[in-house]
Amino acid sequence: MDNRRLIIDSAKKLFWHHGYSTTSPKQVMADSGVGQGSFYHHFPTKPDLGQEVVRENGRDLLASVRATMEGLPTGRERLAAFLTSAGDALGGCQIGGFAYDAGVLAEAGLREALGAAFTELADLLENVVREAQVDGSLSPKLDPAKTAAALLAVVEGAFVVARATGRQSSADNATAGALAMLDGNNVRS
Amino acid sequence: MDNRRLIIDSAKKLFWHHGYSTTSPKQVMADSGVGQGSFYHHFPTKPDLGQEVVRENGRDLLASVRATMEGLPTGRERLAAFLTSAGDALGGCQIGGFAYDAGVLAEAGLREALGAAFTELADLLENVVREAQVDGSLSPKLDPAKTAAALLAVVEGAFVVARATGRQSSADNATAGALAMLDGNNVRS
DNA sequence: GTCTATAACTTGATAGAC
DNA sequence: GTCTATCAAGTTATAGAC
Repeated sequence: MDNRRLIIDSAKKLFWHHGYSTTSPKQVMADSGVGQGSFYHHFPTKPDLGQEVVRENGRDLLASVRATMEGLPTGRERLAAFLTSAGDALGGCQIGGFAYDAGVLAEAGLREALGAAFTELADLLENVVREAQVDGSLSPKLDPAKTAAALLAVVEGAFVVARATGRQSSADNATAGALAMLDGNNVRS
Repeated sequence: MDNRRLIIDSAKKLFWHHGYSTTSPKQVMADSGVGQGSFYHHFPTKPDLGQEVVRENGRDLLASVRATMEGLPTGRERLAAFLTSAGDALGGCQIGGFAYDAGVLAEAGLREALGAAFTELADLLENVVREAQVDGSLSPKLDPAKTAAALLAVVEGAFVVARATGRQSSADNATAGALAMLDGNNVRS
């Protein structure tokens, strides 16, 4: 099981920085130090590896968002923490990078894993929006699902624009702008 | 010059739906009906073609955004039109798809063209935000650059999420949510 | 589980004739 | 400008021994 872990860890890193379709099994072998025979024993095809990586990335992302929000008293503060945590945008989102990859969308299992990761994250945010409306830190007039979708899109889009312009400030501006728009709907304002 | 145009038109379509790195010159030749000799005469390398496509897509996108906004009386309505026009999200953004492609970012000229396209779009939106604040349709408290960056990110992120989930509604929710957040900052509300 | 050898195919061109 | 032939390297595996 050790080599299997080494393969997944290398793949997570390489798929993240270099893309799924543009990373070959051979590159994963070289980075992980695992031989070809072992590689294909653990992952008979490349999509098998991709699916495992997307699933782990989804779990990691959800856990890190939860950790970022933990202990904050109001829903609005938890949403603000999510926006702010977008942080290191130039590397890109661990799952967002898969969405524009044709090689990912062509594989049913891979596509499904990706969709599930996004859906879970959107559901989590929607719950936090509802909590914010209950605790009075956010206007009850906002639709929870739509607001959550907008916040998720801002963060994903911030990664896209930052990569395209090569400037981290593009992402920081986007999340700061979204937070200001959200605060315009804060019942305390 | 005719074959050159056929090549560019095919490449625009294929890069859009299938990605830059995952589309080969051979596929462009097959789709356009242009032979190999002619292809490499017009575009000695693949990045040469990519750069031309990104530049044209940037111009097309800017023109279509301007057209969408044209004639609308207030800045806020022009911003709303931009958000709503995100429309057919499943195909993805014509330039957003290039941002996560490692093969694009590795080529200096291609990267520069992509950054320029996003910067021009952000600048256009920033001007509209200022106009909205002048005509009184948007709160003067919002930072124009950050608000414009947020709106651009919402639209780009909406494409990402819609592709990942396979559901157009993911994108529609995001843009609708953003519009509601923006309206919370409308001085008339 | 891991190794080395092999293979069929694709990629991104280049060469030289017309 | 366009054509056909060719090519070295890389991709995604499979085969069979240890």
